[in-house]
Amino acid sequence: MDTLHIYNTLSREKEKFEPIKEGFVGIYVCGPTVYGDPHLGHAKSYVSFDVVIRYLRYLDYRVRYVQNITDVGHLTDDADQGEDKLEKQAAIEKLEPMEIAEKYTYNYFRDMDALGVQRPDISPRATGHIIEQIEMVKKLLENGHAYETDGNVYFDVSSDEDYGKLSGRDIDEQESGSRIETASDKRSPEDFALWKKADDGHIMKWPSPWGMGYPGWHVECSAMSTKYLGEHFDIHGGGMDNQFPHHECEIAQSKGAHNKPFANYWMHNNMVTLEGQKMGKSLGNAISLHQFFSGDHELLSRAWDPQIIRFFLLQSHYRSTTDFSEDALSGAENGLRSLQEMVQTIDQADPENAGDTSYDLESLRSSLESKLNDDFNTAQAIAVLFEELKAIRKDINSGKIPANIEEISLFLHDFVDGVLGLWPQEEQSLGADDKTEQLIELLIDFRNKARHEKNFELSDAIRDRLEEMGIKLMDGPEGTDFKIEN
RNA sequence: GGCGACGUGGCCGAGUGGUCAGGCAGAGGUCUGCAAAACCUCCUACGGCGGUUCGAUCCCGCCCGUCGCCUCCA
Repeated sequence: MDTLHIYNTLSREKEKFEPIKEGFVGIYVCGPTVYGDPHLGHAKSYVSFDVVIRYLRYLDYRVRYVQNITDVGHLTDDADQGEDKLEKQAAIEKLEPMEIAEKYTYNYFRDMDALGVQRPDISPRATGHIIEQIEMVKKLLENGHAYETDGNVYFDVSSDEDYGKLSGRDIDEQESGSRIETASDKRSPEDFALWKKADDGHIMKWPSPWGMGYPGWHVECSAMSTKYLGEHFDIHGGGMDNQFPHHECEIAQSKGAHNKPFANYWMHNNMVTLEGQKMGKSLGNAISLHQFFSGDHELLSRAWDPQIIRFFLLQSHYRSTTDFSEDALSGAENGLRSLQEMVQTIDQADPENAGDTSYDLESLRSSLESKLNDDFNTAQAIAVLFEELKAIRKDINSGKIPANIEEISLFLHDFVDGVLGLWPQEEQSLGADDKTEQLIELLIDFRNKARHEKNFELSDAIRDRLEEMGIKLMDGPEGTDFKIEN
């Protein structure tokens, strides 16, 4: 595709992307509820949207990326009588709810940073926007979309004829399913809470026109997206599990409060599964990212570099489920290393020795762009990279460095680093400073001397001992090269 | 029960009405003192049964299986 197309959950089709304001994109993505460490499922979501943001910027859009931090308001079971998740975790850890929020917010960014996920431009906290949420509830009451009963305010779903459109639900049929328990003071079972009255035991509560209470689950995203992106903006994203009811409710609230369309494009990433089961905090089968990075989990045999996780996720499409296994991760690791070695070979090729023939960079560029233009198909873009970079490396290895090697290298920085975030990491991490390198060179010299004297016992011993230390020697026609591995 | 999605070679995973994904693993070969790397070649799959079609993995129907949402969740 020659222009960006995005699969829009609203229409169930890929649509040509046209921003509201030429050259600018406002995007909101549902962020985490900070009462536990982020896990692989969060990684899938935020790595996916990270590439979306990076690619939009690569296309020269000015992007404002807003992703909330939910530090209040989500409940453990039934919306009407549950316990705040943060409060519950606070009780377990014997901390203030806000300590829980801070702790897990830090952990969230720590792990996302490790994955190379660029930070949002704005990370608004729900508790920092209580006033905005109250204002929104007021507007909904004024507009006749909500009603108050004894300190609780509910959204009147029957007042919104589009309710159910995003998730493809028919409200009338929903009722017959009747797994929804009707709270005594709701007019209709599918009405959802905008503001809840807090009982005495509730710690996180605020004064409001309806008495002491706390916001319902969905208002925060409507209030904060409106505040930072406007009443009508371009893209709203999140996990598929939030499609209903969360996003449906957001749409109903925002449209009801402003009498305007809300987000134009709705993007939903699919789930990560573990042995075929959805990985989720509440299911207790989630492996946290920190556990991946440290290897400290009974299902893991070793630690996994964050970049491997990132590459693993980008090898599948964001709208497909990703089934996790260590075998798959291990395959991803080898693939990533091989891709990065190609990138490095190209990046380090000496332009001084370039030949007369140019590589068709425009063709590579347009081919990669066409893959990402097709609803961010990172899996195909990566396949193109493998094929094309292999061809370039082949030329370099056979001494035919393309004349435009510098442009190729610049482009790879833009794309492999800038868009995919998969640039090879610095090798110095092991401490390969100048002295170390000189020592390795010295050993290589001695080893090659031994080889010339056909003393292979000694030369192989040097090679083996170095390999034990993670230093790999490779004999080529131009001499011996070495590589330091973790 | 309602709504939705998926089922691709040893593994992961794109995609398409008629050549080819790609990666990992594996096999053979070139090169090399050996090894590694690199390069070449091979492994040619689309849950089952029908239908549409000159032709279907891709379209339609049914069946089987798996999963998601309908409750907080990325």
